[in-house]
Amino acid sequence: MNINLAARPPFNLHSVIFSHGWHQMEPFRVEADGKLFSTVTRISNGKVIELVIREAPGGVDVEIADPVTEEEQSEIAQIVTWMLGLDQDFSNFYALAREEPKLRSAALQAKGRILRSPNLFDDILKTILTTNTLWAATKRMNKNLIDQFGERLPADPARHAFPTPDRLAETDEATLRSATRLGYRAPYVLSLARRVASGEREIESLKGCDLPTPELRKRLLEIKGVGPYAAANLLMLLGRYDAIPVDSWAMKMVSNEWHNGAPVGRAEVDAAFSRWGDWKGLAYWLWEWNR
DNA sequence: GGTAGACCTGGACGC
DNA sequence: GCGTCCAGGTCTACC
Repeated sequence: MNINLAARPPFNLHSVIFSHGWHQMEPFRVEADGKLFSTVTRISNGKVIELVIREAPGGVDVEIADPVTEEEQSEIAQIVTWMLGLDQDFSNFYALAREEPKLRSAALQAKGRILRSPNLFDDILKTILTTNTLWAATKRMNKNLIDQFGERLPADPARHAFPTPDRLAETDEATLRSATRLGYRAPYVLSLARRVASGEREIESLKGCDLPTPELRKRLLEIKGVGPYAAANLLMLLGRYDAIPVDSWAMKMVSNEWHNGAPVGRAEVDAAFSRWGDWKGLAYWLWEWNR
């Protein structure tokens, strides 16, 4: 079964997939040098499916191995549209970026869309896994989480969907720590999963909400394990580009670019991109740094 | 509001 | 092979 989805032009699947490190995190999988992209997800009726995505004229083709109902097709279309930001409009950003040599390639290659997971829950957990650790450990924790708690893809039991809040809520902290090596992050992950599973906390509606960015940031900061860096990262994933996810790498890059290697802090990183206003997070993200 | 110390893992390094 | 040090954000307690 194939579903064709249109994207707001300009669109480049390769630029979305490689927009950040998420493509290296299971259940995402990239093949054929970025021409083929797939993920495994669990849709609302409980069915676990693989979505194989290819660029097509005007958008993407989504291939699903099994027959799907009209209702399922509609849900899959929504999931893929969200994951790839097919409906996002970057024309204002590109108009500015064309005037900046360090961002010109962003406009030429239709960069700007940032790869998202099917659910915001998944992206919050993955973001927590990126904090205070090395990338290799983040990938390992994510893989452990999926292997231990993700539902299997019936056609290929080696592949799993990202764990649902319900499934994670069933476990306990000690099991989570030992099975996934999450360390001190385990209680944060468990707390969020339990609150979402119980209905105490609703997070998926934040995806399309029209809250002002400061209020949305406040909501994200209420989640244990989400601090300033993680909140800014999540705001980018939510399509809000007026915050910079300042981490140690950002400070190092800004130091090299504008301060001759002298130590800098959050304020200097913000100041470096302040002229980009509502697009400063994206300008930072796509900047071609002096190495 | 700002700061210090603890949290936890795994890689790098020295012995 | 073992022990030690360090990097990486966030939380909590304290001022």
